[in-house]
Amino acid sequence: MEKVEVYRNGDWVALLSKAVRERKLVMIFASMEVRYRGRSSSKLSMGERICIVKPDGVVLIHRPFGYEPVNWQPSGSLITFGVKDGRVFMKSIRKKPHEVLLVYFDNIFAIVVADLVDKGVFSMIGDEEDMRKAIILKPELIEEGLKIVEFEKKLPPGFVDLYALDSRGRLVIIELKKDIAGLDAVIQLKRYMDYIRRDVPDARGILVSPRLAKNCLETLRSYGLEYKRLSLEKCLKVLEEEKGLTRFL
Amino acid sequence: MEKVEVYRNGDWVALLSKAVRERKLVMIFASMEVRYRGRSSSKLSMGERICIVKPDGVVLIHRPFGYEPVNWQPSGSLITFGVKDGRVFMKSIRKKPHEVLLVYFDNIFAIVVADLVDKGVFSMIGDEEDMRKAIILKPELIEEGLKIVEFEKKLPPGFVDLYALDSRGRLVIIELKKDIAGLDAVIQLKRYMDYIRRDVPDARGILVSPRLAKNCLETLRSYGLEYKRLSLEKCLKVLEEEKGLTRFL
DNA sequence: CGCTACATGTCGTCC
DNA sequence: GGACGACGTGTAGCG
Repeated sequence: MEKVEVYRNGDWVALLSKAVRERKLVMIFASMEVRYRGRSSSKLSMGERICIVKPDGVVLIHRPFGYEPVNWQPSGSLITFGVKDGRVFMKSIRKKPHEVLLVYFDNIFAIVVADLVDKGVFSMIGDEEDMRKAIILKPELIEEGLKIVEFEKKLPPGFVDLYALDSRGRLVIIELKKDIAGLDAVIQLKRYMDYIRRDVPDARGILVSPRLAKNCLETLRSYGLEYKRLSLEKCLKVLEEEKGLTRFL
Repeated sequence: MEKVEVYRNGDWVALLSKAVRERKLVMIFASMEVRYRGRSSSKLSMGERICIVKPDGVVLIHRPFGYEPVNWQPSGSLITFGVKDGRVFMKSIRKKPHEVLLVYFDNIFAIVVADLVDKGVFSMIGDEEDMRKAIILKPELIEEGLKIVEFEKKLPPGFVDLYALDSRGRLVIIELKKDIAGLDAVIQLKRYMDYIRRDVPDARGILVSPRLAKNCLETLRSYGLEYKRLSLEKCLKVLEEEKGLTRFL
């Protein structure tokens, strides 16, 4: 039994059913027609594509171009194969929301069945979470004398990223963006502030991000809010230093 | 020359370089290690996966589970192959933002090279656009006496889905959601209203969607905004009827 | 399971 | 090229 098996002909339905039942990774190189019905409806006329079926029920139809699958079904979908009017088809059903994906194969060039084992560990550095961690470790990244009081705090208008007190004891609300902050971020912060300033009129609101979209600074200022530039790299460096420290402890 | 060619051994770098240069679709079944550096950074330790390279420069690394590629590079990335320390590697570079994807192959089980032609037409029915079309055709879907004045109108805070006048001549701003409308939708509408009510204090704001998330109705009301339930199906029916009509004309 | 916010989101579209 | 919003967004985290 090879890691990767290739079939150029055979009883397709039997072959595919067996491969899926045995939880193999299946790739079908073929000309096909695709229909989807569920949250919306779509139709893709005949063309040569790849249909990928993963052991966990994921289905991906990839055209020979583009990043996104043109049609798909997420993990957990129920997959069956059959023949109708002399054509092999695949049906994949998702329970909730109820969605059906139908693939009609016309000319199957090859089917590749693989049995891959992947226990690799994926780790990512540099998301908003890391930015928050760095600021909690070293609030001076924002300004001297800042003390973080709480984070991810739920308020009626939504979640506040960081809740702090400045050197003069004033409440500070911090909204983080790991990327360019746009109007949406400004407005998000303003909403928190509108709510908080009813009780704490002198509360400060600071938007923190590597960059601010054009015209946003004026809007921010007009709302009586502040901006603090902070790059992801600087945050990562702080985390790295901290790691270095803890290694000593 | 077959549609789909399979290689089990050979000069991998030469083979891969040629296939990519000739704008073929390439799939590499192998154990690999992946590193990404750009907007964030990630590391994926050794494991068996598929690396897909499309003719347009798209790169997708798919694990044997999950809907999403664990690592990727979008269309237009520059792809090269090489050997380092006896291991074949692939480097894919995106210009802006600058991002680098590095794949180190350990054990290559098979490489599949395909030359797919896909001129199929993809069409979708039942998106927000269809909802808007239906309401423009039949404003009674929202309420009697409504007249649509404009759609997709640009305002400083963003785009307004529909701009209308009610039976009493008051300005009505309509925000559409094809799915459950959540807090974000409520806030989006409020943003427009804050802007518009400065000039037209009695303007009405209506959020239209098949369903509203819990607790959102109160928030909506507190902002002096309204809600109108409207299903996608009803909209599609209206469009279908209209199509029937135009067929007669 | 519903709700919320993030994402290397990607993608179209308008300016 | 930047800004903005939709997407069958998917996914993780929390109640």
